[in-house]
Amino acid sequence: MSPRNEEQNMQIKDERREQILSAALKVFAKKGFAASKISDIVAAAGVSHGLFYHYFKSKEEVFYELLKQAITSSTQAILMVNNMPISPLEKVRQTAKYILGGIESFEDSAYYFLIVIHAFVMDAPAEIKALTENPNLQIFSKIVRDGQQTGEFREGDPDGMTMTFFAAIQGLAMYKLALQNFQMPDPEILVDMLRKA
Amino acid sequence: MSPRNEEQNMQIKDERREQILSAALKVFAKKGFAASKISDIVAAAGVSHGLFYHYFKSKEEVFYELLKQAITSSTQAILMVNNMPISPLEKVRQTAKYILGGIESFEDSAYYFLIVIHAFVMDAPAEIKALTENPNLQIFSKIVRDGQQTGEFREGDPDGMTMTFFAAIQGLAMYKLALQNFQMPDPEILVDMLRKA
DNA sequence: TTTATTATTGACAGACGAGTCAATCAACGG
DNA sequence: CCGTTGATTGACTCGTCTGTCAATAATAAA
Repeated sequence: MSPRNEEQNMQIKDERREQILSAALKVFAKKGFAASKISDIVAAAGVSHGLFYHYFKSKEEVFYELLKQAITSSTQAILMVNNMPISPLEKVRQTAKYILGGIESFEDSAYYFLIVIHAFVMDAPAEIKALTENPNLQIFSKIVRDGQQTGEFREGDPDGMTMTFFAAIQGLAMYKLALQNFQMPDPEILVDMLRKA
Repeated sequence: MSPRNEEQNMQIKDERREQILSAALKVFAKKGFAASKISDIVAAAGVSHGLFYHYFKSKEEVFYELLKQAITSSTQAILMVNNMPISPLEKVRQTAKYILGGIESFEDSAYYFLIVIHAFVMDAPAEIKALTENPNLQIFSKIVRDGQQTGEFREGDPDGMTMTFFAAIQGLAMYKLALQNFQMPDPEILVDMLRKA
């Protein structure tokens, strides 16, 4: 009855989707949403123009999808660090090392940070802006409060401190992808933003 | 001979140019270069489509112009602080207070920072990238080295520390314009990135 | 080998936006 | 009040990009 069995079709579908998403991640990160053409993405993915629309409804849908991936993957990373049996200071240190290391080695995380940046500066509908208000910040904010209680961290608004921490990381990710030969700084600099003097 | 005298024409010319540039600054900051339409800019400026091209050669030219303004104005600010007869630590503190204050109060500086961000993530020709490698960083890097010699600042690569400092500021400017009700943090957080523990 | 089903292609339509240009308006010197 | 000059306008052109669609290729079951 069926020419290819369902399982095989699923596998092809997943592969192609992944192929297109991976190419789109790099293109969007480099050029931003508006400047990225479908032709750029399909060329990078090595598929035809029509196939893009076979797997995705629109350019927007792909961007949303990548943005969601960016949020969830970074949330998982934070959760992992947060569940370690270590002090708040050490949690922050591990977070900084982990993220900066990922960006330094040009893993996908570097591109994901750029996607988030583009989403931020995109004049997007509220739907997208809502995605950027991820739970990471709340988890991290809690870590900061804990660190303030143990006396490891400086006084001040935990949310503001959290935002500044991630602002620095996003800025560094931007530099990394924009400037060739940019070397990521010592993660300890970020730790010291929060540490008590 | 001349219907309007030269002086008056010059004045009108300057006014219109300024009007268009000011509108373009906000539009570019909010939407980025590619997503900004001429119709957005002229609507914000309250002039006609044709007049835009009477005063500027292209959309690109306006963006370049704004980017150059962003660089020169920030360079002047840094130079001003650098010439004060104060310690390196205090120079950094003044810089942080000055910049964060400007962004907080939604002066043009906030929008200029966004322009620089867009230039960074724009996949622009080398010509533009070159503009973003401004002398600010060298001046600030010198301040950091001085502070390391006096023992006020932590050890480490001065350039990396400088980049991280400005990365944080650019990230914060991004948050400020993207998120309503975002309040800028205490500038002292930025100072502590550099200060010796 | 045939057939059914789905992946895959590229030509096409429709929309939209940058930049042009001929026409109009405004203002001042004469 | 007239004429000249330059500011100002908006309709138009032309290229490009997104999304559609009918046709083709591939593959595994029958």
